[in-house]
Amino acid sequence: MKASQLFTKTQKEAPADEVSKNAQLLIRAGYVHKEMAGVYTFLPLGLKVLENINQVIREEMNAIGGQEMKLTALQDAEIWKATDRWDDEKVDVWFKTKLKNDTELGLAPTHEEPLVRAVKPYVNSYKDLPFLAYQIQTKFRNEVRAKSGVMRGREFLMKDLYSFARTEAEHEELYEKIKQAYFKVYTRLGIGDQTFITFASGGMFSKYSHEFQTVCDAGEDIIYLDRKQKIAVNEEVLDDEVLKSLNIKREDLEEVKAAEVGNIFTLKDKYSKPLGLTFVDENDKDQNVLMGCYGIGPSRLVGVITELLGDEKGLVWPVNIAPYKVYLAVLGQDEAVVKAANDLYEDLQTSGISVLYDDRDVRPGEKFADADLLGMPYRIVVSNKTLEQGKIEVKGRTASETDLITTEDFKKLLQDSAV
RNA sequence: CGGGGUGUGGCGCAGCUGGCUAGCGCGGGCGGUUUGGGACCGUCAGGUCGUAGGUUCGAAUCCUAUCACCCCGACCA
Repeated sequence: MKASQLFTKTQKEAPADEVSKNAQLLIRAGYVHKEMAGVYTFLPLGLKVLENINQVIREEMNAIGGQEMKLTALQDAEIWKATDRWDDEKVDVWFKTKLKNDTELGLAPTHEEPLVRAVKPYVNSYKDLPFLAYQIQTKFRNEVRAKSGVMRGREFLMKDLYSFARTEAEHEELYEKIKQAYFKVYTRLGIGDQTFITFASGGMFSKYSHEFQTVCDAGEDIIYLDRKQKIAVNEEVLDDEVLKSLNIKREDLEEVKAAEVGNIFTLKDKYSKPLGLTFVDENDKDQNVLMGCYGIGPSRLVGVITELLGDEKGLVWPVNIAPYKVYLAVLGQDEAVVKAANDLYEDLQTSGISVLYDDRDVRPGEKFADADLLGMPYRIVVSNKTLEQGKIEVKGRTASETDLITTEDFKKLLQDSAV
């Protein structure tokens, strides 16, 4: 992509009404546009990040046998009444609307009910189980107060996976497998070291659940972390009984702020029972399917990663999710230099390396500032200086020094850094 | 939902206390000088001041209502 063609531009100043670092940087860099409180449009660069995150998640879910589908955003009230989750007293984040004929509809804040109904026709016998189904979908939640930029919105993207098992043992096995897949996701997204499985409240689903919490000052949760055991407890459930059950000691715990980047629940028959999702077992007996649900918020992750990795100069993207691997800046308009840069742009792309090519006729300082703000993992400079040496100048986004190396060496470097 | 704050060109702000031709910076157009860390000079365009009422000869400035946004708290599948 040529920077001269990209319709978004960077801004020096952040909007006054955004306080969170993620919103400030993402808006300044032209990754997102705020539509209204808690509602953000993803612009081309932002969408690339979001899609890259989705792809990582998708690959890990597929790897454990997840089958992707896509449920609807519009919801039929009837199915939610069956589980007593339509009433505003029970679920207070509903956005509700109506058909022309006054039939009530809702915008899905989560998807257990419609999913159960959708899979029901296909689940009859024990032979049809187990399986995992998931989607990456927009969720709508009428939060009383949106905040923290893209980290807590009223409209946001969520990957939600659901497990369907015959027995508790089978459910446990799936649950564990999915938990491991989640760790892989966070590692690939570059926040694995700061992300901890956290014992938490089960909310409306059950007494307890597991959250994945990324240690981050902008987070909304307080967790108590045992770094040695790599396990944490959310303050909302911290008591002696819980500590004992997890075999951790209070004095080993460190209090930290964290952002929830995933939450997994054991549902048992909470939804299958009222909605009649049953199967016939080997002994001809009807049984309720045992479910679990597992969420990750890709749009929130964009914010968390920004909060965690962004610095005073701008965004910093891990190689795996950066919109482009390389920010190529050509300095000056000398014919030979421009030609060398054009050739390099073609060469890198042919080698499968995505490049944002800053071909604009602006001063070097502006290109460097934009390179930092936009946060691509590598910045390459082509100028008279580098041309004389027959090399290219390479700088990692967070590095303080530049290196003069050959194009071939750079390609090798990128290969080695791929996770 | 309780408390606090803010709405003035695309963005950041001044002007409002003590009413009466709406100003600055960034960004944008044009011309020129520049070219390794957001350059400089000149010039031009762009707002009727969130919205609706009211007071007044006269309102961005005062009053009322309303909408939106932000922060703290409560809430959070």
